[in-house]
Amino acid sequence: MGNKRLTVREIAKLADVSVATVSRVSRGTGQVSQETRERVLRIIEEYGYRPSQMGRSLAEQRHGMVAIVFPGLAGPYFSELTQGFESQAMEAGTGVHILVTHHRDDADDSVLDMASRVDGIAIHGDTVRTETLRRIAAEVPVVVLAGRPMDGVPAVRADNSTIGELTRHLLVDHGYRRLAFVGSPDGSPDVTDRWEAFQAAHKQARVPAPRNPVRLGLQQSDGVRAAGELLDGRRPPRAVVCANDETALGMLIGALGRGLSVPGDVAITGFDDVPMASLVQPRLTTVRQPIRELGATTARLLISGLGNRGAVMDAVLATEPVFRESCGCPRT
Amino acid sequence: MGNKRLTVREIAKLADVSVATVSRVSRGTGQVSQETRERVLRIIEEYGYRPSQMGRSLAEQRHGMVAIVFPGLAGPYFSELTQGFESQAMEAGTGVHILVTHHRDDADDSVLDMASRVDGIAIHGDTVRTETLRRIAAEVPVVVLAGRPMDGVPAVRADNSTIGELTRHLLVDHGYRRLAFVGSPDGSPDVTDRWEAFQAAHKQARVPAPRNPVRLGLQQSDGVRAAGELLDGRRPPRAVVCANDETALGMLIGALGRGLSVPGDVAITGFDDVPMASLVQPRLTTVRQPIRELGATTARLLISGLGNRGAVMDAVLATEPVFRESCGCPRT
DNA sequence: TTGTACGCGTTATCAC
DNA sequence: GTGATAACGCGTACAA
Repeated sequence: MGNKRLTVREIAKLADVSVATVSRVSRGTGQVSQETRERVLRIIEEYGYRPSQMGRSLAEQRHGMVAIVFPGLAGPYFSELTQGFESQAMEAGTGVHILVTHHRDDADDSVLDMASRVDGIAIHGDTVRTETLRRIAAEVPVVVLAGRPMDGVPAVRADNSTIGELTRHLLVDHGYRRLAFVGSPDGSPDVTDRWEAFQAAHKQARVPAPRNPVRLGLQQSDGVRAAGELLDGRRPPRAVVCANDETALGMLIGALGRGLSVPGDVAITGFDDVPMASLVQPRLTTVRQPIRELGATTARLLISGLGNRGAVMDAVLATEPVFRESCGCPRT
Repeated sequence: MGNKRLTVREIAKLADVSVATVSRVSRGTGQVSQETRERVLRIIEEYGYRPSQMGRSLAEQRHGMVAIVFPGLAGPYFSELTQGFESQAMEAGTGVHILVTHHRDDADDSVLDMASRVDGIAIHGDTVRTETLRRIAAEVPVVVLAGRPMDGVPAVRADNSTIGELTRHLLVDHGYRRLAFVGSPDGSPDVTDRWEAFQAAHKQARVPAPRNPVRLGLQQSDGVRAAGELLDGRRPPRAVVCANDETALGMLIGALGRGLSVPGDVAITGFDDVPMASLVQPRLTTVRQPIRELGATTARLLISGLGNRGAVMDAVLATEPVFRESCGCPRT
């Protein structure tokens, strides 16, 4: 194992042909006689020759590879997003490089390094600073995923305003007062949008909104922690609007674990409509977001945009509220 | 944006020096006069020059990049694993390429393609077929992560036998009969080991083990489904040993959602000890696995082993049972 | 200290 | 149908 790989030249010598012919055979391009082709193919097979990617990309001036940058990858959200992205990349014969920043300090360097290894980069939310985004965009095509377009960098995102409908539903249809919002607006553009839609809905319903959101992460464990913060206080909220389903699920688990009734004592809503949302008891009222399609659209935009610039600059995908029982609606 | 990037030659011309000097400056290697260095540095800065990775790796005969291959990335497990892996890779100045197969048919091709883009590959469980693993190992150094060593390919894994202790605890200490196991042994080596340890513990306690495991995936939603299969039947199990925490959590949610008492009606155990395990009510009895260390060890072995072969062949990391309340133990 | 020239592995353009 | 040979961008002996 670990044998040094053979090069075109060596294969050419072994098959007694020129490197050009080996290349033609291995790429299946150009004209090669039946006999020669078979001979070369046999040698290639025998020695397990595979053209070096670095040699190839140097010659072709492309990597056949795009990258997608995430802040982290816990939860089903990123998994779905990746699958949507990869499905389209694959269709275009392009590889996908996943880069996770984990909110590290040197994340920007990693992303800049990526820029010289791929033909295009999709960057999620605000994983990198604006300044870095600009520098990267100067080197390779970039698409912002789940964030706002900027300086000629196109974006693909979901319509977050629908969480306003959910909020209105809680305030008006159910008549709840004292709502809480769980999520850090400074953490991601998506959460910023959702927090703003939450506030806007309050304004429209002429109900005072809470001054601050419960600033926590987007994982289930954060939802459980939020339950601790909100439900153990002396004036617990009547309903909790969570920035995503994971925190809503954590919140639900925390509430039930305290012996509270959901939605009787506290109503809970989420965002995403992940599989678990319809599997828990009570089922989760949420906003359905086409996560997979979000990834797919991003990949298409990125890959097609590699050549022609100035197409779509801001693709906003539609979302829809899904009313189940965790908000207080009867089971249908 | 999208400006074609400058090459060493162009920078050299602009700074009025040779390409060698530019290279020396940008790499910080060799001897360059203070004055020249500053001049070149200024030009590099001004034009935002960054050496092309493909040119560099072609010249250096290395990529400065290793890959880690996963079957999927839902749940906190892969997130932790990745962070451990990346922390070590980073320390060695190596980039990390994450490849997710999603159990696709053409996954093996993707992995083979990776082989010519990186200096080494860590492959999780059995994401690829044995035959493919062999071919890859013939091209680049490979380490199996959470699987068995094979044909000179080293492995890093956790001690799965501890789930036997947990099973014994349920059978002997608590005296439970009719246990069920949730997880697909054919899905991954880890689950195979755990299923076998589960069976072995039964044998040792002279209690008949169930003939078959509940063959489902490793996500929370699978746990909820397992709850449906097991708890709605006419002879529900007294205790359920789940292959990981995610399914155990799903199981717990499913049980509680049915109005059952845990551990009163049914005891539940997991594997991993993820953060949620100690946050739910009742807290989850499980096996603690050093996930992050698993990733870190793999990276170290892979990167150090790039040069010297024949070091560690099978690193088995210790695990420990964590008894909480979901198995029936009193809260301590 | 600096510059020239070659090699890395591949593809593509010409001649033949 | 096939073979030389020139790119591609960089690092680095070797020469100056």
